Amino acid sequence: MAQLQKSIDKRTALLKATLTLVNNGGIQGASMAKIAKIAAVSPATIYLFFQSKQDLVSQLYLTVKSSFAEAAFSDYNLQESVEVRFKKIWFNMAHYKLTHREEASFLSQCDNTPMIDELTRQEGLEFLTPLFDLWVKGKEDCIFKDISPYLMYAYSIYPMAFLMNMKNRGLCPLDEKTLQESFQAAWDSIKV
Amino acid sequence: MAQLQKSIDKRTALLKATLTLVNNGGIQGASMAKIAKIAAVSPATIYLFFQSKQDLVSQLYLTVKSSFAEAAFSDYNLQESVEVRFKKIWFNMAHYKLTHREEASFLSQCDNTPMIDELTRQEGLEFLTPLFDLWVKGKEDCIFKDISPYLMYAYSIYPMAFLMNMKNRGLCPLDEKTLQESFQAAWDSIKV
DNA sequence: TAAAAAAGAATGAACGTTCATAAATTAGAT
DNA sequence: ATCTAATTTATGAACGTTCATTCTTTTTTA
Repeated sequence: MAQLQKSIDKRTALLKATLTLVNNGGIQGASMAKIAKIAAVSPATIYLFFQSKQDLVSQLYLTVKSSFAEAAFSDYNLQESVEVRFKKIWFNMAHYKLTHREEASFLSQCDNTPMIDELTRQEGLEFLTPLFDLWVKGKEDCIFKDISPYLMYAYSIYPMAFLMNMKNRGLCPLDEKTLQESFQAAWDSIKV
Repeated sequence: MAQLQKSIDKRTALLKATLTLVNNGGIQGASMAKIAKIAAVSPATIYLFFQSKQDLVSQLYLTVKSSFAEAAFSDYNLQESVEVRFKKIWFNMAHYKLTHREEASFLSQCDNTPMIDELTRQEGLEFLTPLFDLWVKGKEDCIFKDISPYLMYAYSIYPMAFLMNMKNRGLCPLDEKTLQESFQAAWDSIKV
């Protein structure tokens, strides 16, 4: 079935084109016409794979979020201590954001756009379940403060997005030293 | 000169209309036609006050950022200790964001839009100079970690935006207890 | 009555989406 | 294998809107 493969390739090309375009002009800057041109298909062809622009963006969101989570938990090992597990996840996330600039920036943009509905966003969050479970465990063990997961996320994960943003604008270097300081700040903010 | 006052009122109405519209539909959702309608003027009239939509949004950005900074430093007193000063600023900011939901959400959106250029953004940042000065002083006194202001901001200020976002979506309450925990996390992340 | 301010209608461009057709592929019959 | 008919897949043009902005005319002010 070479035909099936061609379809998959086209779908992938469309997602990739969207990712690229959103990256240099925002979601509104990624018009269906431009997406089609970059993916080398007709605008009409997009609608053979996606119901609408919103569907296209949502599917891309879930795809990218999934790959982000996969990277975050790539070497996840339930045998290890809470501290080690959190540190691994944190640096995996940082590494992903550093090596997948477009994907990271896209996910950031998705946090604010009305293009992605609450349901899809919820679906995306579920990829991070192991992290939330870890926080629960860490609280039980009195390693983490007894605060809501929203606070945990806001202070230990979310700041990475800001730093990435600054780095991409050429305002703040993210070398190894800065990364270590950043992790320390994240850890200090949630550790008991 | 009642005429001058009328002009000022019209300008204010246009800024206010933009703020409202951006709040329920993003910057792209705030079309010049809608802004004009809400401000009860003709679309053409907008261009008597602003060169373009980008100019309108930029001026609104600077206006709001300025009022945010004014609130943040309202009871600022150089005689007080670094700790007290930081705490005051932090809670002032939190209070502003809680009582000026539209303004806070608008500023959040401005962080990511390409509509506001780097120069304007820089201009907006300068309103926060007293905070940056405080950080320098705090570092000299070994109260704060010796890390870049970007890290300081990312971990002690930026998380508020996330929590506001969650609160506005009805996902995370921001009561007094949560606020105190949040400040503690901010403080722990940057204190030496 | 002259000048300034504001209006509404109009402009061309761009948007997401659809439609009627054309190309490509498949399936069946020879 | 080869031809043909049916079916899928893809297309470019076109649709109706909406956009930011401008032009000409009308209203208001001095």
